[in-house]
Amino acid sequence: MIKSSDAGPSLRAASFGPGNPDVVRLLSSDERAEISNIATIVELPPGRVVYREGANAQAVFIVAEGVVKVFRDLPSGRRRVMAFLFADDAFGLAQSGHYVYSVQTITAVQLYRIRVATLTVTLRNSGELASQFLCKVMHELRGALRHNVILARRDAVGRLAMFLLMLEQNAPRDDSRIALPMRRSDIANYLGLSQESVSRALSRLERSSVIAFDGRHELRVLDRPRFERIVSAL
Amino acid sequence: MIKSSDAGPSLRAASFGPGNPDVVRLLSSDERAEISNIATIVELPPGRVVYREGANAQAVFIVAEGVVKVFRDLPSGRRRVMAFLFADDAFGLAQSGHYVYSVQTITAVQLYRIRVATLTVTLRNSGELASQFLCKVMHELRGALRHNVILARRDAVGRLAMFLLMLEQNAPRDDSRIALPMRRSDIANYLGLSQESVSRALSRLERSSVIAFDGRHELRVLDRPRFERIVSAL
DNA sequence: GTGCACCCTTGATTTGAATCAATACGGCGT
DNA sequence: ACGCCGTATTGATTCAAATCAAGGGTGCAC
Repeated sequence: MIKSSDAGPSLRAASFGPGNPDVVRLLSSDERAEISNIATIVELPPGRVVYREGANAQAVFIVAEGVVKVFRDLPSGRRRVMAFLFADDAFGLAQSGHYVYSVQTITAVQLYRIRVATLTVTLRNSGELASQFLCKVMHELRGALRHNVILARRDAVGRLAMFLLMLEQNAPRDDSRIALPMRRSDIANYLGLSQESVSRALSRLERSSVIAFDGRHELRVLDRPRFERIVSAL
Repeated sequence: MIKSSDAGPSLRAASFGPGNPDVVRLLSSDERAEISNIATIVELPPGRVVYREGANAQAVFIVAEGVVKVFRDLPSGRRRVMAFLFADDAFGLAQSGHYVYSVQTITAVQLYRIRVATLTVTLRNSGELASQFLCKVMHELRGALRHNVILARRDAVGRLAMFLLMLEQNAPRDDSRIALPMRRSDIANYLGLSQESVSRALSRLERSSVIAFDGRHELRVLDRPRFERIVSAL
């Protein structure tokens, strides 16, 4: 549900100026309206491919609702998951004529779809708007760097803990639970681990009462201090 | 002095529209002149800290000449190197009031220094210029994603090979040599390996005649096909 | 030239995740 | 309720990189 004051797409990011330490939703109502004018809304069920790597890049997307994964399949059959994207995240932008990665929905999603040509013109005409997108891409860059930090850790449990923290921050909920909508294998491909190691790491976290599962795709952190300690045990 | 067509900073990146598959230098002469007006030039010797993580972000930098590393020190004393930057790369942009990472020179460098406040205004006033910076940040995002792919590999030799290929592409030279200006420990911290593993992997590449060293900080690829095969053995 | 500090390489052992393999769970259709 | 299939967990073994530890090289200061 989107309230009218929230109509149109927004972008989650931190601005670079001082005084805005936190992640905020960029774009003024006017800007949202402007983007709305050039966007169409797309609804997709879970597991649907939005586009494939190598396809002509015709549109850029902003997530309104739901979760998608960005990935690439390697010759060996392995798959690298580069990112999970949530509401107010953008994708399809980081290419040059063709999409570099494939994107598939995990949950049911609602997307804003904007033609690249249109967006390009709009951004060139508005330094204000282009600056906001700049912020957003920088935010995604920070996310990728954070992903790097996760990948550079060598302990599976630590990687999992950082991943859970990331989920919590990116897709906050009213109850203090964390949703794990993706499959274990997606998590494994994101963290650079085998599926079995993901399972084992989660089991260990559960057995040591740091987290507790509520079904396979939902959990909560029981022992926050210990959790934080694992996250920052670098 | 400097020919006007070459004056001022430029940015290496791939544009997102079709027809421009390759990495190009963005910014027209006019745009370079405009940036030059708001930039000062800084020269630094090797090993100098440009700024530290957490410091107030007052300026953005563009590398004119030389190599710098972007890194973060962890409580444990470990260090994560997030990136090596070369001519026409920008840094200091991906923050929110404070710098998120530290930056240190590896070789002697020449930098363009631009005050954040000034740049912000300039970008807001020119959608054209902001779009170019958007391209550049997207380029850096792609670089970070590529780094992710490297980190997700589990074999040390494969990571090294990808790293060497990256160096070759980012800092091309007339002779077909690759410069390794950074220390082994920097490479290790970038690749998520121990210093010893980097040494061993390089030794193995040399022993199997895939590469040959010309001193410790310069090498060339002897067996290109085998090299490529190692790189893409994913 | 000598000594020293720092960086790099090499060797022996340990450790933790990948892999191979089998079993358990959960959702869904009938 | 039952059986089925994709997904998830658990166990045994293997393997590669980290770690621990010891030398070797290089450049710089004196």
